[in-house]
Order: sequence, then C-alpha cells, then structure tokens
Amino acid sequence: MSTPSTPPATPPATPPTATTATDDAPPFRYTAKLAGELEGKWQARWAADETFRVPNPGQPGFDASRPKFYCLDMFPYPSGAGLHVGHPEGYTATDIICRYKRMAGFNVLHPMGWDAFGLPAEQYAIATGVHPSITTKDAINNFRRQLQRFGFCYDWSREVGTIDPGYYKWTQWAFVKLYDAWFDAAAGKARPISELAAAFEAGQHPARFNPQAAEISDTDKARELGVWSTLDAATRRGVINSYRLAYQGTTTVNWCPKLGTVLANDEVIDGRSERGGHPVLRKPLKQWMFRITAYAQRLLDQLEPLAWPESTKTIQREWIGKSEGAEIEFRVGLSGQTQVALTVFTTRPDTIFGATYMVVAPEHPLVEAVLASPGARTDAAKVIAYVREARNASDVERQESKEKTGVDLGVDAINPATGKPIPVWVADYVLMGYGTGAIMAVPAHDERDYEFAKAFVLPVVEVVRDPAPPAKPPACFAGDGLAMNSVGPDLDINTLPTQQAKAKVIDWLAQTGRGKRRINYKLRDWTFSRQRYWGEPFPIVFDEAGNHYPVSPAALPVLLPQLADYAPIESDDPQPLLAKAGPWVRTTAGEAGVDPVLLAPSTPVTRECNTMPGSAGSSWYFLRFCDPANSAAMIDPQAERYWMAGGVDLYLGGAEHAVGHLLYSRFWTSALADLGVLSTAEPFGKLFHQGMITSSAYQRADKTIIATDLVHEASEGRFVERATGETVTPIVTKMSKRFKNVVNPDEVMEQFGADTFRLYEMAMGPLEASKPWNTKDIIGPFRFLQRLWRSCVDEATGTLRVGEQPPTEALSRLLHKTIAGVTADINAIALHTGISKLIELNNELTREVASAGAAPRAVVEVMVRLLAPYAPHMAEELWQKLNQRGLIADAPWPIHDPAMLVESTVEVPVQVLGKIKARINVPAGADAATTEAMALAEPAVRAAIAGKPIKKVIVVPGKMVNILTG
RNA sequence: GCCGCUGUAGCUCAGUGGUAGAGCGCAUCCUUGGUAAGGCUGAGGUCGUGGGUUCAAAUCCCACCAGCGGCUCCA
Repeated sequence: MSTPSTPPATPPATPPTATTATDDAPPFRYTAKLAGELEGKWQARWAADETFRVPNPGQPGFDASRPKFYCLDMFPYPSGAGLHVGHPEGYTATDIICRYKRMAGFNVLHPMGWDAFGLPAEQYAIATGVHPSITTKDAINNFRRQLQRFGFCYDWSREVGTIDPGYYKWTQWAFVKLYDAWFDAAAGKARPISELAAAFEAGQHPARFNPQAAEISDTDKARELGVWSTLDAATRRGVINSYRLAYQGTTTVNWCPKLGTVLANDEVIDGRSERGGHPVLRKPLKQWMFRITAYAQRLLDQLEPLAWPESTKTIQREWIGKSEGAEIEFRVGLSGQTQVALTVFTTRPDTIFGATYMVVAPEHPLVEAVLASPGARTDAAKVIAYVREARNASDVERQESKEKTGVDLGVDAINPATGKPIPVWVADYVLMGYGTGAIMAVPAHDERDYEFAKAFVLPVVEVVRDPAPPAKPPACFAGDGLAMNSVGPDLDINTLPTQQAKAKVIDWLAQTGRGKRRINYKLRDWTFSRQRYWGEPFPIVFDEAGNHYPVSPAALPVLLPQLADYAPIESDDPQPLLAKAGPWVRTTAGEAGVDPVLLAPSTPVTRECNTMPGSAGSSWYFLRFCDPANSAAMIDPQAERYWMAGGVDLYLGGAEHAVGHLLYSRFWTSALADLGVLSTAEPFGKLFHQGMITSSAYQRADKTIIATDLVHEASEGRFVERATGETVTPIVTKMSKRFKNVVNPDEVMEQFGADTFRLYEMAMGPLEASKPWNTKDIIGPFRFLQRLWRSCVDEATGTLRVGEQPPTEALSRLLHKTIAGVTADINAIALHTGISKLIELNNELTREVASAGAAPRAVVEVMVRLLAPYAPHMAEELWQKLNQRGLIADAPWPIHDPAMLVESTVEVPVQVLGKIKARINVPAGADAATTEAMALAEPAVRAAIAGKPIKKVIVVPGKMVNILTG
C-alpha cells in the first residue's frame, strides 16, 4: 500500500509552459526546456555556494581526515572555434569520477586552465593586427562559458592560464632553476650548478667538459684541462655551461619557413609540420636546449611502476630507445702514414669478425678528413657530389626511397679482431644523429648492411650460426645463435652463444683499449627555442661577448614587449620575432635584473629574443593548480606534498601526447624534485586516454575524403558525389572543418540539455575506444532521463510521486546489485556499462510504479544518488524534491548490502552431449549431487537422454550440468 | 616492414571457459486530450575465417584475413 508523498519543499517558481516537442505536453515532463531550466538553476547554486571549491591543507574548511584525489584533465588550447564534442568526452568522464569521489568522502582537486600560448593566435594577429592576448582571452572566455554549461565540477577558483604573467613568471623561474643545475651522473640526480663549480674549485671533480654533452666536440671532450684555478675565465665558463641542464647548442633543427619557427621532432610528421602541414627543412641553428638525455635512464626506471596504459609506456620506452652494446675504435689509414680513429656503436660486438666494411654518415667528420687527406682509391669528386646531395635532401626525400646508395671513401680501416683491412664507405642509411654516426657493417647478420653489400658487391662473411634454422633460412640471420668463423690473432669466440660472445668481445676490447661497453639512447636533447612572439620570453641576457646570464628571480617575470606587427622577419636564416622590439632588446644588466654579482648593473646587454615553445607552460601546470595564486613560490611545499603525493591520481587526456608533453612533464618534475622544489618526481601516477570521437564522411575511390554536404544518397545505401555522380563510400573519420562533419556541443545541449549530452557521450562506448558520433542516437539517453524523471515525478503537477512502501524483494536485490555494479564501473572507468545498469534499474522501477502506483522512496533515494555523477542537474532537482537537506553533490555515496547480492535460487542449464535441453531452478549453493539429481529428474532431460546409457555427468554447481550419454 | 589494438544483432557496444545481452534502429499492436511522444509484443546473431585444447570455446592456443593506430634505415 502506497502513501502519496508530501509536496516538494521547493516547488519550481514557474512551471514550464512550452517544450521543444509540443505545447500540449504535460507541464512537468522532462523536456529540453525543463532540462535547461534545471541546469541553469543548479549551476547557479553550485557557483554561489562554491560547492566545488576545495581548500588546501592549512586553509579554513580543510578536512585532513579525508583522503585526497587529484583528478586532472589535459588543459585545452582555447581555439577560436570553441569546444568540439571531443573535449567534453574526457571532461565528462573525469567529472563523473570526481563527483563520485566527493560523495565517497575524498578531498577532490579538479581544476581547469588554459594552454594559451601558441601559433594560431599569432597567425591571426599577423593577418588582422589584433594582439594575440585579446583573441586568446576571448577564446578563453568562450571556452569557460561552454564548459560551465556542462555543469562540470571544476574548482574555478584555481583557474590558471599559461599566458598570465603571474603564471609564466614561474615558467621562467623553472627555466632558470634548470639552467642553474647539472646532472650528477654519480649521484643519479640533478644538483645546483654552484655545487659543481665548488667541486671544480676544490679539485673534487676532474676539470673537463661534460663527456655526455651533445654540443661539445669530441676533441674538446678529450682535452686534459689540468688544474681548475689555472684555467682562463672563458674555458671555465665553457666547461660549466657544458653541464647545465639548459644550454645553448648549435644543432640541425627542423626549421619551418612557413611558420617561421623551429619545431620539435614530435611536431614534425613525415617531414611536414604537425600544425598546418608545411614543409620542414633541416638547418643548423643555435638553440636553447634541455639536457633531457641525462635523464634517459631515470625516465625509463621511473616509468615502470606507473599505472599507465601499457601501450603508452611502450611508446615512451621506444622513444627513449635504450640499446646496450659496445663502442669500438677502428684505425683508418688516410694518405701516407696518417691514421685516424673511427669509433662505431654496435649492439652486436659478437659479430665483429663479420665486419667486412664500414659506413659513415654523410655528415660525419671523417668525410672532411678523407677529402683533406685522400687515400689512393679516393674519388674526391664523387664523394663530394654524393655528400652534397645527401645533406641537402629533406627528411621526406631521404625517406622516400629505401634503395641503398653510397660511395666508397677509398680508405681502409683495420678490423681489430681479424687485423685485416676493410673499406670505408659513406652512405645515407647511416644517420649522424644516432650512436657515433658510423657503423661496422656486418652484412651476414644485419638486413640493411646485407642489402648494401648486395647492391655494391661487398663480401659477406657468416659469423653466427642459427641453432634452429627454419625450413627456408633467410639470406641474412639477425638473431642470436652460436659464433663461428670468429678466431683472430688474439681473440677466439667460436661456438660461444651470442650473449656470452658479446661479453667476451667487450672484455677483450676494454683490455686492449679498443673499445668499451656502451649504452646508447635514441632520445635527443629537447629543443626549447621558438622564433615566435606569442610565447614566454627567456629570462636570459647576453653581454657583448655573447655570454649568457640569467635574470634573477626577483626581476621575474620578463614581460613580453608590445610589437607594432607580428609578421615573421623575412630572412633566409631563422630570426626571432622579438628582435623587432629594439628598445626592449638592448638594455643594461641592471635594468634587466641580472644579479650584480654576475654582471655590473651598467653593463650593456641584449635580451634573448627567442621565446619558449608551447610545451613550456604545459610541463608544470599540474603543479600550479595545487597553489594557483602563490606569488612567492611556484608552489607551496605543503600543498605540493599533499596533492602531488604519488602523483596526480588520475590524468585523463589523448594518446597523442604519449611522448611530447608526458615526457617533458616527467623531466621537469624529476629535475625540480632533485633540486628540492618538489617532493614527488613523477607527476602522473595514473594515466588514462580517452578515444577520439569520430564522425561520418564519405570517401572517393581514390581514398580522398569529401565533405558531407557534397554528397547525397542516390538510392538506398548508395551515396554519390553531387558534382561528379561518382559513387562514394560512407566511412567514419575524425571530425574536421574540411569534412563538414563537426558537431557543435552548444547546439546539442540546446536541443537536449547538458545531462543528456553527458549521458550520451558516456553511453557511446568504452571511454578509451574511438567512437562515431550519431546525432540520431542522442534521443536514447534523453528518453532514459525522461522515463527516470517520470518514475519519480508526476508530470501533470511536478510533485514527487514516491511512496513509503517497502520495495519488492526483486527490486531491492536489483538495487543493491546496481549500487555494487555502478560503483565498480566508475572505479574501473567503465562509465558506459554503469549507465546500462541504471537503465535496467529504472526499467524494473517502472514496473513497480505501474503496479504499486508510486516508486518506493527507499529505492529512489539511492537511485538518484547513483545517477548524480552522470546527470548531476536532474539528480539535484530530484534530491530537492525528495525533501533532502543540502546538495546531492555532498550526499554520501550509497553502499550495497553484500547479502542482497546472493540469489536464493539460480537457474542452471542442463546439457545433453553439450546441447542445452532444459533449464532447472536449484537452490543457491546446492551441491553437485543435488543438482545432478534435479537435472536427471527433469522430463525434458529424460526425453533427451532417451534411455541411452549415461557415461558421465559433469556438474559445475550453480553454473551448469552436462550429461554425456553413450 | 615492425609493434599494438579491434573484429559479437542493421548501427554502436557489453559479455575472459559453462543459459549470447543492452541501447538505438526495425516490425506488429495499443493509446489518439501524453503524439517530433508513451506503452505491449516481436523479428533479427555460422560471436572475422580455419585448425587445435576441452565434457563444454565468443572466451584459451596456433595460423590466416580485414580494419584502425603508432613507429619506421636507430646499427
């Protein structure tokens, strides 16, 4: 027997009169209009109450008894086009998780900010003259408005933007911190540069250039410098600089003339810029670089325990690209008696007896040495022509053909193992940027060397035997095996397995001074200069001799100067745009804020005119969210220790940042932790990638994609291009303005409301999968919300329609099953299956409403809380109607009763010879004998057995019975 | 070429050895003062293909096919 509920405590002020559907709809049906009203109402309430503001330790209202949960979204670049439907996918997921965590009793840090430096605003400025800060701020305001429309539970009091001077002050500060630091290989961590200088002074550290420095030549590295105090100032400065984590190096960079800037390797795809697809050239340029390579091993080791997708960890490992092997020195004879050393890196020192020739990269210094002092066979003209052509080739051209090309340098090296001469070639399949830029070629056991040897008819000597050769042995065996043909004057590794052979060769190399064990990494130092305007200025000035000095922390930030125009400087050589700001560029040490101890205040200096790349501000923003307004420090240590303990608890964003942003952030965090700024070296304890939301488009026969508005459906399922009449194939692909298949979230919310939008995007499929947007499917989640609303609310009066009667046993069981399921699903980030469970619960509830006349209050009070993370606005409204105090956002998360999950009887299928013949209901927990007896008593089973002898009966209690007959 | 992921109803996806499921779509009927709607009922599946293991395979193993993503001369 149900009792009518009391009227709601707070009836809506004005009943909705119209709907998008019809004017005849009941006044309190859940329509887009009603949804919009509820959503506005609750968003205003959350904002007014500062519901989602979370205090730091030590601040009023901080509850130390609650565990912390730091949930971070990758902050967006606020483009002028506004949000697309891909943004809210991840943001909705984290919002659901954060709302659940709040209800489950956590202190939740869930911030949002803006990655706002970047090229698009600057290109707009070039075209229109509008300052990038204006367009960027407009875009930010639009993004914020759109995000707030979704009802996300961000703590907006913590909002930061990388373009705020109060923010980039600390980006610059971090740069100086790394500039004033070196990596102590012995300690395995970064230390202040002053400690290195002191160690040099005290003679505790040998006075020499950093042997790991990429920017220092081998000859400088080999120099014995002697006693530190006897060195001249320039040498000492050069030595110190070679250790700094931020240094100036002249490297071949990816110069994009069209964008007027240098790009990082991960910003270049197939020789073209990731942004815009413009051609990229390789040019030598003096750049600020970060010595991230010093951290290669740390970045590998620290990666292991992280709760990241295994695929992303693999990508990072491969990007760092550790390979273990040996460095081997070969003597090369030039003209006359001249000999030079040629050092190679190899992972297969065990194949040294099979090294029948050598190859150097076109950029290798040996090429110049040979041309200066040619051998008897040297064809200088041919070498020069080849090297010139190879050097001028862009990356695209080099990759176009894998045909092996090369030229004999006409000189010989001595294979140290055999003592025999082998020719030295130059070829572009050897890359200057990897290892030493030179290889010993072992054509019998390396595919590339084999192809080259085949093309130029060079000898192939087998030195490794495949212990288990396949039926069709390949021409070239690159695996591990047993050494053969490997005896020389003073080394014999015959019959040794590859691993042992490697060890023995390395020992021999070390003993005879011809080489040593070496670990090589693919990872390169991080190019940190850009020649653009809209980025952080470097806190660096140069004296007239070109020496660099940091701006002292007290003088930060170095503000961006105003420019009259933002067009790139027309020049064959890369030129930074800030060079246009003459009066800003030419200043004095005192005005720039250089420490007077370093440089007298009156000294004329010029400022660094490059700016930092977009990845500067994003390498540490997760730290600033912990303490966004601090003007005295990058981050308060207490706040950092609290929120960053174990790293961010959940970091959600696209997989496209697997190596760029995620690696850079790890490097900054590790280095800043080494230097005592942070307590945690790894920024992101748990990482999750959401999939891309795709959309439909059409593809021509030649695989090009055509915009949706240029196609029509000629007949059922057949699509043709209007202009040509050519048949096109419907496909799913990423959303793009070009394909005219972009969905605007504002319009969707206008039609259905934010709760429906959130539900739809989550119900599309697993968060990590890429999923096509189907506008016609949105009605599904909308109807679910409508039905749920109707289960609880009288559509004619808007009053609650719940009864105080106890729920039926079945509904009660389902309710507890749903609590357990939804909770487990949220914890597992399986948000789509959680929605299904809520739909099923509501379906059962609808049946109960139909029979009893009202929904049991006990069920509704739980169901609404389960709904709250997904559809927070409707949940708040129903919570209020249920006459509950306070916000549902602060309500406790329901806990299920495990006893209610135990079924009293279970249905068990009975198979005869593996085919299901009947289903029987047995008491839960019935043993095998009972189950078997019940199965054999079932008439349909007896019929299937048909009197045949029973050979065996398999019973899995509670699961199934299988009867095998003879 | 290498690595990874995916392949289940028309569509999008759950289901990790033991009864093939959900939402949307589709069909039938009901309601026609809830109607760009609600409800009832239903159809629809060689679980990519082939082999193997097992009493039993969508699920485990092997091979192959297709699609998607990443890397790509890394010595």
